[in-house]
Amino acid sequence: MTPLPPSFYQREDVVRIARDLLGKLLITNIEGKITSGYITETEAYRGPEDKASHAYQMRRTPRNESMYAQGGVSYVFVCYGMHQMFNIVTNVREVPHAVLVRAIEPIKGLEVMITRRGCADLRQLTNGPGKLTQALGITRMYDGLSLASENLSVLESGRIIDPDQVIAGPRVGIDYAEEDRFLPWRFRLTKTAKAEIIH
DNA sequence: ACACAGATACTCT
DNA sequence: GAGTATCTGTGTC
Repeated sequence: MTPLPPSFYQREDVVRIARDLLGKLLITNIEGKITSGYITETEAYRGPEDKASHAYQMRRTPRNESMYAQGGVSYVFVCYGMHQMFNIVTNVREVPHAVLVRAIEPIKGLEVMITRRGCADLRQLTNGPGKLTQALGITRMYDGLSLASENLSVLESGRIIDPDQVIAGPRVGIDYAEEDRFLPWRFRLTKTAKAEIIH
């Protein structure tokens, strides 16, 4: 399995990319421990014109600087002082689009992930954005890294996702985004699709 | 964001 | 009816 090419990330349509990321394999090799899972839920954030985005109106701070990098690098930020959020930067340099990865189906390194999470319930292991980063060992330290690097990468899984296996809906936790909070930019695999993908 | 609780709704047996 | 899933509301760092 090979890392997704730059051309995948650098397309213009971040919403399309968010949908296309479903079924790809997110894998980390951190502290010598390999963990991975299939991406099952994402949200698109369309930078300058999206009120839910950290980069709304080209807002630029040390925290969100990575959003302005070229597509194919990570953007990791800390939420509520405790949760790490993992995003995939898209589009070209200086266009701050990104996709938040909200959930994965855990595959490799289950024991490691269970230890990191302090939770043995497989259902709850990586079913939220703060949970998957904890399970995979992703922290702010890994902000701004290429997604084809040793520690952190997104691989082509070969899984084909049919349109009828994808549920689109409004994004979560962005009530402050006024009219933009209704945009159907959240994508997740159906229960049956998740069950199939791990086989 | 997460954890938990309560309400509602859908599915499977 | 039991199990699962979604949503809402409260509380917490």
